[in-house]
Amino acid sequence: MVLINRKDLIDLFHENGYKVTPQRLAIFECIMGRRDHPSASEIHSELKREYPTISQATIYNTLHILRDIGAIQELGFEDGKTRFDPDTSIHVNLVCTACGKITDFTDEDLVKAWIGMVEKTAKKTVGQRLDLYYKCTHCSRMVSE
Amino acid sequence: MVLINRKDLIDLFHENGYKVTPQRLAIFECIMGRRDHPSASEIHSELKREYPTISQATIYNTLHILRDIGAIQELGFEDGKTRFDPDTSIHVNLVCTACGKITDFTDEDLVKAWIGMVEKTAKKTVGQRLDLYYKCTHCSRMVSE
DNA sequence: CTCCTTATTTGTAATTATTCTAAAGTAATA
DNA sequence: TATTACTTTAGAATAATTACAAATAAGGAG
Repeated sequence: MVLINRKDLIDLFHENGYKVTPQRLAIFECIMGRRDHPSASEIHSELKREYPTISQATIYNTLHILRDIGAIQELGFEDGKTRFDPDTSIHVNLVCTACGKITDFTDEDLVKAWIGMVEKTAKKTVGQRLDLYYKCTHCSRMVSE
Repeated sequence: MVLINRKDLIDLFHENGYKVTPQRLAIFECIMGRRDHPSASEIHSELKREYPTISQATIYNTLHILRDIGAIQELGFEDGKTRFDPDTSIHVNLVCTACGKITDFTDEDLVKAWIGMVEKTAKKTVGQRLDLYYKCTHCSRMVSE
């Protein structure tokens, strides 16, 4: 699990020539604070309480910057929504195909095999995404009832 | 590499209570025929030559059915587009982050580690997605020039 | 083979996530 | 503190996907 703290984030912004604004910090801390890989609109809804005038454009702009500087991982889904994960390390996203709940999972053997595979491809990696799709116990119950 | 042939697909449709139509077969064969994980609109454009009146709704409807019966894998991306892979086995999608080109890659050790990881999670898997993001040689050249 | 029922296709409108734009605001530097 | 460029904002524009109702066709019964 690789999670960036506030100070490192501020440094990252400066290193990359971006200014530090309260909105940018709040957006990152929103993603860090919740463990559920929120979408842009979920982040917007949550932050409107603290910043009533925060706009969608700021949310999207900041999310793209955070992705570009490697502070978060962006996960596009088939429902058209994109969700954001503050853990940029090699890990598995356990995704319930019914309710959409996402849980992170790390497995050392898999990480080793992944790194080995990357070496075999001889590619300069800029990121990865490992999803496991399943039905969570709650959603399995729903169907069988 | 798990690729379904035409006869198996027809059986799959019948087993799942779906009718077999020329459009459905053509859409599947379009995805099978090209090796580039096309998007819905790319499939639509290609098939309009053979079926000038084919509608977007049919494309989307069929793609969702193909996904539901396990004939294809659906890959949502951050740019809002969804692309379709006729290989539903455990394999890596090598994705160029600049031009979007996708190449499939299979690594036996990684497959073993993945299966082991799935057992550890004790989840009933319904699918998976393994993406490796990189810049292809062509796009790397573009940047350095 | 023909008819009938029902699923499917079609064309278009509606929806929704994301991007664009230009004016107003603010972080960072001197 | 003043300046300047970057950032935020609000709202319009864009583009992928979905919804809908009428027309069409697959597949089973006779």
